[in-house]
Amino acid sequence: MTNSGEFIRGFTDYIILSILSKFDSYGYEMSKIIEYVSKSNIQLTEATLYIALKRLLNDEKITTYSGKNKKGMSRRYYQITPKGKKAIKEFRKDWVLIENTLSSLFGGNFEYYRES
Amino acid sequence: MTNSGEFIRGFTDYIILSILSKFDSYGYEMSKIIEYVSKSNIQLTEATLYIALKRLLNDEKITTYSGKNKKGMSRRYYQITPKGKKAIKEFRKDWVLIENTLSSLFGGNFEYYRES
DNA sequence: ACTAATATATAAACATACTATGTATAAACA
DNA sequence: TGTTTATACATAGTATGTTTATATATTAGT
Repeated sequence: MTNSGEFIRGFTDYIILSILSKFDSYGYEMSKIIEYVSKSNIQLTEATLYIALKRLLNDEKITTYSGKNKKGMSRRYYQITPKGKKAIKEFRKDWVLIENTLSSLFGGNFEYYRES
Repeated sequence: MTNSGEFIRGFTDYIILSILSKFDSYGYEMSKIIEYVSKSNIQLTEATLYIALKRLLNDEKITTYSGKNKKGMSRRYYQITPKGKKAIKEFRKDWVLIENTLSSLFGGNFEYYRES
C-alpha cells in the first residue's frame, strides 16, 4: 500500500509496544513482524522504526539490552517497562473509539440531523 | 481523547470525502459531524480542517460554491467530484487492511515464528 | 449591550514520517 | 575464495500534516 506510513503515523509507538507486550524483540525482527501481519500491505521503514525506539527509550516505556541469538549474532533487544505497559493498556481503549468512529465515517453509516 | 489528531492524521482527507459522499456540507458542519460521530472523542481542529479542504480543492477531489442556509446565512459549501469519489472508493479497501492489521497487532492475536 | 455559538481562514511552531546514505556481519552460492 | 543477498543498526536532511494562536464577522440568547 502506498503511503501506508502516513496512515499509521501516530500508531507506530503502540505497534512496537504491542509486539514487546508479547516478547522481547529487536528492530529488524519487529519490522518483519509488521510486514508479516499486514501481509506486506503496511511497512515501517527502518528510519521510522529506530527513531520510534529512541523516542520510547527516552520516554522510559522500553529498555534495551545487548544479546546474542542462537547463531551468536549480536542483537539489540528491547523490553517493555511498567510505564510502557500502562501506556499500551490506555491506548487500547482509545483504539476501540478510533476504530468505531473511523469505520462509521468511512462506511457512511452515521446519522446527523441537519437543522438548517 | 488527547492527541486524537496524531492518530487520525492521514485519515483527515478521507473523513471529509466520506461526509461529502453523503451530502454537500461546509467546514463548521463537518467538524460538528466528526465531534458527534466520535462522541467528542475525536476532534478535528479548525486549522486542520480548512487546510485539508484547501488541499482537496487543489487536488480537484472537491469543488466549492457559496450558498445560504434556511436562515439566510452565508455558507461555503463543498461538493465531492468524480475524482474524489474514486479516491474514497480506493481508500475504503485500504481501510479494511489497515483496520485488520492494527487490530491484530494491538490485540496481540498474531502468530510469528521466531527461528532464532 | 453583552456573551456564546456559529463560521471561515492563516501564520508560526512542532512532531513525525520518508528518502537516502553509511556501516557491518552472516549466509548462500558459484 | 570471492560475490551477492539477507540481516541488522543508525543518522542527516527533507517533506508533510497537525497544533496553537490569532483575526474577523454574523447570529442568537439573555
